[in-house]
Amino acid sequence: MKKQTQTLRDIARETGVHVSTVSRALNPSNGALITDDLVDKIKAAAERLGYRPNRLAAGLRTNRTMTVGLMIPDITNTIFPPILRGVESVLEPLGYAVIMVNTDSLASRETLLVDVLRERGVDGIIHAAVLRDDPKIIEVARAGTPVVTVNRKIEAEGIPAVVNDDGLGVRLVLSHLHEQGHRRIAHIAGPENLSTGRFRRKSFEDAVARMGLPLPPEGVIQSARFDEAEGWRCAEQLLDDWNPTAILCANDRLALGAIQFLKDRGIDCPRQISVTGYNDMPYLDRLRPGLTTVRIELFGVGQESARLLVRMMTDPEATAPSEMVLPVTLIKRGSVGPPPAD
Amino acid sequence: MKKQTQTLRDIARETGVHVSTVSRALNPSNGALITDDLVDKIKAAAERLGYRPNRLAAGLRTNRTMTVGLMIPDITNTIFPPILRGVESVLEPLGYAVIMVNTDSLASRETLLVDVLRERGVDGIIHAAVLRDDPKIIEVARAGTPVVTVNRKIEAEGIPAVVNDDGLGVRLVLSHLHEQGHRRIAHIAGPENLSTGRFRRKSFEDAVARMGLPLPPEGVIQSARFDEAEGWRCAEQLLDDWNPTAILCANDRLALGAIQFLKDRGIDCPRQISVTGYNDMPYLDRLRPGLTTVRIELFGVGQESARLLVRMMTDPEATAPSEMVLPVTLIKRGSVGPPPAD
DNA sequence: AGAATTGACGCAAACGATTGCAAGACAATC
DNA sequence: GATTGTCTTGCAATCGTTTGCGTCAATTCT
Repeated sequence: MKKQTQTLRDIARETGVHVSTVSRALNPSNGALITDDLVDKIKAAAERLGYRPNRLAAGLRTNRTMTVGLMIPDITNTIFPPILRGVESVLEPLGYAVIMVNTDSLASRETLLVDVLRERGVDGIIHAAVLRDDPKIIEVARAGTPVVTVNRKIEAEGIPAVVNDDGLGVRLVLSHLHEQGHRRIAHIAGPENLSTGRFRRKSFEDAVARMGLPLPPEGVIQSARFDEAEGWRCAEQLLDDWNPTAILCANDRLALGAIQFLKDRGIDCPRQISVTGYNDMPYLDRLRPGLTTVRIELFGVGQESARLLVRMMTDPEATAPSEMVLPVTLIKRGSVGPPPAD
Repeated sequence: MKKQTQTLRDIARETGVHVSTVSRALNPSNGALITDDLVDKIKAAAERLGYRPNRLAAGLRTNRTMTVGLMIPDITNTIFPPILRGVESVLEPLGYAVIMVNTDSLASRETLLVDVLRERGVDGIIHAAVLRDDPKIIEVARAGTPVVTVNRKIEAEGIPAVVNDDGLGVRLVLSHLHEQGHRRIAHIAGPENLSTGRFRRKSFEDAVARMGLPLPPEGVIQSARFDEAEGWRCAEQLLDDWNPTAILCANDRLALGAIQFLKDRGIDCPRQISVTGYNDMPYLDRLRPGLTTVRIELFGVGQESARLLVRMMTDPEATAPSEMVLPVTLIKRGSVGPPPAD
């Protein structure tokens, strides 16, 4: 039976040269000169034996494993798979593999998982987690591991960030609602400990103020999680305390919950109250009413963050842009209409 | 500035013992006896220095990296994230990390990615790819790497499989349609080169025959991909050639496409034609009509396959069950009704 | 033609952990 | 008191690659 895996030594024996020569012949990048026909001979032998380099051994020696870590809150959340594919689409052709971990937005898991990645010697980390304060990742970045964050910026730490233009997204929705005639616009905000929740809320409040719209404290409800149940609960509380004609939700799932609440109460959306989401999850167009929302660049975010990381990994001296913001687009569907005549 | 990473040697120097002693103190599992207070002292030093083992080095020596590979067609497909979480839920507490790769159901990528995984020394592979003939994975399994497949069995190769009971699922749908009074039931089959497509088709044809229902050749349309566009196309072809009262689709996306076609043609579902899906994708209950479908155990499939793999990795001699089939449940929603009186 | 330069390859030391074996300390046995 | 045995720890090889340096032959220069 064939040996489990072939090594450089096997090729060396086969071709009658030293293993270092084989190594150099197979990696022209290290600048060593090996005669062309010897290179051919060695490559042929490698091919014939089915040689596959042992990256553990190489990584041990070089401190580069051609592996990167990707930290996300939860792959089950529909926005993350496209990001992952985007990351993979640039990393894989370059020979990198990615180890993905789900943090569930828990600080404890986050610190744990950072170690899981570092023990495996990842060359860099793409950090798509959304926790506002993440102790460990900053430490890792300081220690020299390339890190790029997506969808959140870590304040004043020099960690590059790839983000969608949330400020613009919120303004687009708001203008759309305003054009339709809405004046009392409420907000169901995302969890306070998540950067997206926080930032969209601030964008909303700023924009509303600038537009001169009324916004009593009851006009913004804080959700505890980005899910439908919370959307339902927040919508209920909102209508108990105020009488908005439109609800701008911090993400699609909250919006779905809110719409469900309206339906359960017999309130027509959009005829009586308009609702908007954020993210443009798949299949939203098939719902009734279709959800007006903001489409964010997911695949693109993944790609850009990976490109940035590659730059940092291959040239540690290069100064990476500290922030990269990607465009968003408003998607108009049925959940927004003019407010009731009243 | 602190050194990048601490090694066994650093702890050894710190505590005045040999590195082998440190290694043994930190891994009680290898059976060596070290005095308790020395162990405490070493552990304290390790803690103090923030020691993290270098799994590359350990893996090089032991041939175990505590890393497993997960091969799936496309994480963007909603059925895979829950599987991944299931896998992770059992693997991560045991100290394993998972490298995930997307094959896009391409044989070429599959062989490529198997190598990506093996170069990194994965201890085992969970193969959730659905290609019917996969040359490379069999070779890998033969070479001694533990492999378990999910959602497909590789015939007569001794590779354990974790599957959902597709036969049962198809029969459940069929009985439901039959009870509602349907007799002319058509099938939009999944791609022929994917095992799920193939198997569900066979299950459908067998069950229909056993129930004594009519099934002309035009009653089964072969799709080329598991997507909405194909569902639309196949539905069109189906209605051109036959006049079924119900369409059983091989998965939800095909069903969504089919329903869309009916809608575009002004044909009412379910009043004129009933449609069923398979998989129970998220948010299907929010559509109009809600899609009657089969719910399969995704998280459970992930868990079971991971458990199986762990058994194989830790005890290579143990004979693993060759097949593990998980239950499915019929989910009744609005897309099925009695056939028109006609 | 002899010296200096270059080119092509071999040698051996790393990288950090694991582990069979040897060795020393100490207690128990005859 | 010498011998045997048990416990604990040290020694050194090993996993597969990479890479600085040395060496030898072939080439070029004076």
